[in-house]
Amino acid sequence: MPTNVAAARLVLEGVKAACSNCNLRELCLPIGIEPADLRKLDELVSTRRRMKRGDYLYRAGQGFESIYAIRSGFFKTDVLIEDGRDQVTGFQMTGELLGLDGISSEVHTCNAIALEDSEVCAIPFSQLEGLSRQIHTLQHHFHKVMSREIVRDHGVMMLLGTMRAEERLAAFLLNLSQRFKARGYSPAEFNLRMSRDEIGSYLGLKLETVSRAFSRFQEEGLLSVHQRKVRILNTAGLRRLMTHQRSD
Amino acid sequence: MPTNVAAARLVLEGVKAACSNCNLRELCLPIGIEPADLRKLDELVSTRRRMKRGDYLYRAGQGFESIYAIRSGFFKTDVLIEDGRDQVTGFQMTGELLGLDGISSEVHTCNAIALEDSEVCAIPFSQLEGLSRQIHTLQHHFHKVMSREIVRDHGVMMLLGTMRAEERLAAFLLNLSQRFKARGYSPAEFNLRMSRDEIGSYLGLKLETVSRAFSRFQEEGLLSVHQRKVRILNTAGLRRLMTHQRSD
DNA sequence: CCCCACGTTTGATCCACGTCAACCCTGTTC
DNA sequence: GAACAGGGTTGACGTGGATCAAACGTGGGG
Repeated sequence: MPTNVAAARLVLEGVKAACSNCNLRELCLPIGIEPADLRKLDELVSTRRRMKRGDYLYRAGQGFESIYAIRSGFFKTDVLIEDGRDQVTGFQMTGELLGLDGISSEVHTCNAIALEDSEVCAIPFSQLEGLSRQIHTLQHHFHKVMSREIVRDHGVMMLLGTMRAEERLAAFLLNLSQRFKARGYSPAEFNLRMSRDEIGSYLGLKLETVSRAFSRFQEEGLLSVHQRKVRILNTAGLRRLMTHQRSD
Repeated sequence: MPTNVAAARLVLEGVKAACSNCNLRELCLPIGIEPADLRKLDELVSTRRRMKRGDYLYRAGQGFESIYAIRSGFFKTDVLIEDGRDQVTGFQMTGELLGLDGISSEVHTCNAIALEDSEVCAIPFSQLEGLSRQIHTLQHHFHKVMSREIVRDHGVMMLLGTMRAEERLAAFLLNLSQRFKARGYSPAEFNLRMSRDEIGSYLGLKLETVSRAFSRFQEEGLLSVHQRKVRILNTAGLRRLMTHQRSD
């Protein structure tokens, strides 16, 4: 585990939040921002919040004030309706933003829950709007992030609307893999932070179906699974499976 | 292939658009903008584009430059992947914005197709960013619109992930009804602009299933359907059906 | 007016996934 | 180290919606 360079760097960081010396700035909001402007951003992103596994970052119905950048850790967001149904709408990892759903009505519309001990930077939204009126690149980057979220959601709609169980799981794993890779972790071997049930909720499947799909992938030599430890053995095979031709 | 697109561009005639005297400004971007600022917006939203049923407003892969406000008409957006599968990601009507997905990568990620003769206002995006740096309320309103799109997508994910066929159709019809109502049309009686197949694609169902659900609703006296003409007879009943308790 | 094309409806059958239930792991508590 | 809890796996069976197929409008064109 100390093989993990990114994690090791995190531990060396001071407590004071500062985008200017955050090693995530290539992934997070400050992308492409001038050093001078970065200092202004530092003032804005002044509070960090440490959270334990299971803690709620915010809840549906709560007033919206800030968006959050994940400095370390892993989250899920979910929506639930009166009759008890719920749906995991996303899993978020280091460098990603949480809370964008709250802008529309000044109220959070989903729950955000830490799936492991985590740390986030709170970014007061009205101040972010203020600063992005001054800093062109910040404004544009923020718009890109929101748009990317919309595109991502369309991908999930595609998945839920047209794919079968194994295709969904393959797509999910490849997506995770690619995001770990982008953060300097192994794309082939990683620990799932979520339960079979949570994966199922995200993919529109029951946990038994998720479990069976995992077993099947293992039988076919596409990956090995032990509990939440996954090692991808055949990326191409997974990709092929995901894009498998249907009998149209 | 660009026959449609080229044709549509030709129609990009110099019809003078003007938000300030557009009767949609309560629904569209200019919400809550001062008269003085509204004039600046007028300059920005200078080109209208007239489209016929079936025309593409933009295609996946095309470069992104503008977002579009629907002045009149009805659109669908869809994504498709290599293996032939496609998914309708949304239906858009008067006053709604199209093209937000393109911001993230400067390229449109879906197709936008007119489902009836329509007219849109093109809004060059870089200019919109410029103006929203000057006009707070425009900036904030734009952020709200993007956020609302994200919330809407979460609703669709919920629908696709947890609801059964009849619940999905009920949710879909109630949503349409409510949007027609917001535009001053009858919430109880309207014409569907899309085929059973397109509804099915949006709801993650086959057209036969959509058709059967319509028939069932009619048998139960919830609505009457003739072709694409729908009249809702029992809104409460539909709502009850949508939120029906599952055997948990 | 008839014909053709295309979207829609309806019926019969099939199958992927849900449901229910038993059992198994692994980690934790006393 | 026995007992327990919570997640995960596996099997047997049921079912909602897909698939296949046929017939039915409706509207446009000759």
